Amino acid sequence: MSHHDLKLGHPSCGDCPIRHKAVCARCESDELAQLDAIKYYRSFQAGQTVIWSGDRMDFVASVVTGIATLTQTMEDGRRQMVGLLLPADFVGRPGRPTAAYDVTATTDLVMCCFRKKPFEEMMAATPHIAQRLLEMTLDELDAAREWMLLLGRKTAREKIASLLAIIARRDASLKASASKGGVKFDLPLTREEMADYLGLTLETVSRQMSGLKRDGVIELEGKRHVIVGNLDRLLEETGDDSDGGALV
Amino acid sequence: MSHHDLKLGHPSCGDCPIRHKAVCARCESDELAQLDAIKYYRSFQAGQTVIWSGDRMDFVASVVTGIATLTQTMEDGRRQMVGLLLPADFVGRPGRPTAAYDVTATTDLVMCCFRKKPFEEMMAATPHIAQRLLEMTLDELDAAREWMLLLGRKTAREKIASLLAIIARRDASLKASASKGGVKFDLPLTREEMADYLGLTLETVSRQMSGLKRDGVIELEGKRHVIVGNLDRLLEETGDDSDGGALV
DNA sequence: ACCAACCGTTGACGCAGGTCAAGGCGCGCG
DNA sequence: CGCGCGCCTTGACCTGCGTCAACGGTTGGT
Repeated sequence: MSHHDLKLGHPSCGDCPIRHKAVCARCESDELAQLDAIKYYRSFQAGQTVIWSGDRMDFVASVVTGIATLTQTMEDGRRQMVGLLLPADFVGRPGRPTAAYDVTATTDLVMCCFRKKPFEEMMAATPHIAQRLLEMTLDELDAAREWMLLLGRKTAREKIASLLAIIARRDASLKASASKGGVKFDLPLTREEMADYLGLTLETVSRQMSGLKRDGVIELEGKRHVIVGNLDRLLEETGDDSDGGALV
Repeated sequence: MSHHDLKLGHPSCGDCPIRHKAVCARCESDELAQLDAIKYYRSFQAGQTVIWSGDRMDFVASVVTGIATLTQTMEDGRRQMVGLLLPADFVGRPGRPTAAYDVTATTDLVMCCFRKKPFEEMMAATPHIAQRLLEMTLDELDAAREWMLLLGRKTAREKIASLLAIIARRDASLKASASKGGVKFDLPLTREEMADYLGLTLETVSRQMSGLKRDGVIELEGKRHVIVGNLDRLLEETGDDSDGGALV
């Protein structure tokens, strides 16, 4: 909890990496200027807690770079991750005074925060923001429901494969790296975080990772770097509909 | 699939039971009139399918009375319920052409449907609708995340208790029936539907119901009627924070 | 009246994944 | 350099829940 929670300056929205994907995606330049007036950047080190569930939260924010997680904890310590926040994702709920989940930086993290009160006022006055937020929330709801299927019905191996597939796909689309079939990436999560995400124990995660490696579905370089030789092979292991990426 | 899918007339919004909770909650009377022009009622029998995942869907809708479910199915038949739709809940996603989930009526069901195209146009022009939909979607997202904790981390007994608690609470608040401690209600779901909701098998559901009964947490009258003598006792079994209903 | 379909319960058994425990690797720090 | 610590792996064992199977009650159709 050392105070490495820097408040940074005021980079302009023009060259913001998430300009066209975040809540502000549809804003016109005058609207951006308004947002600019109520925004500030904060950055966090990997492992730092952004906010605890139940704490007063007087901002909402977009993830600019890095990855954060939303987790819920039961009294006896059982933990379940309920959201993985990637760049452009939105944190916080307009109209709610406190945080509903623990928010933690799993990598170094930069967030673009908006003071809540003025943000709420802007939302009421600026349909572009509310529209975009609705769209993003609907996407998150879909993702949450897909995750419910995973948590409720998939086997440990399918869970791991699904998580790897999600990360692989994101990296593939992001970096346009994959030469049809060969994808490599670094896992942004520890085994324990993976376990919390998947509703497993870290031992089971470790065993299943070893299993997928033994069966040639993935290769490992060190603990974190994953090489997927054949993405289709990995997708088969997820238990999902095999149509994978339609040819559209 | 017999054709008991009646299209009903055009009851007025004025005396609609969900008038103040559904997407239209914030609409002024002129806006209601517009909605009225694009709406139609449909009713379904218990057990009927409203729409299959992947089917073209040219309406969105509110549940007026009855209960519907959203479920996802894997190729091999594993099923997970991902949403329970109660009166006032919204079905369908503006901007998406097909249904993402199977929608099924678990009780007799009446829905207020809006033709999708004009509804989308209205949404763009009527902030009241988009605002309300955002609010409802955020609530659903919260519910989905709570459900993720249940699916990922709770034991079978805790899952059953949580489901009963949700239904008990809803009925208690709805009917203001409970004289501090005594709640009774009919389960709107079969054992199999409960299993699909909770990520269990129907046998496990049955056993845990018997277990809760044996331990005096609930009483059963027939298969479906549940009597909760001591709600706090039930809440203890859910594994959730014990603060239950705060004294505010 | 009978039968079939549906829903629910219960028992016996097996296994996937949790639990407990030991140990390995890499890294920063005294 | 050696030590401790965080992260990961692996093994042995245990158990909660799934699977398979039998059976009872209720309802509706012929």
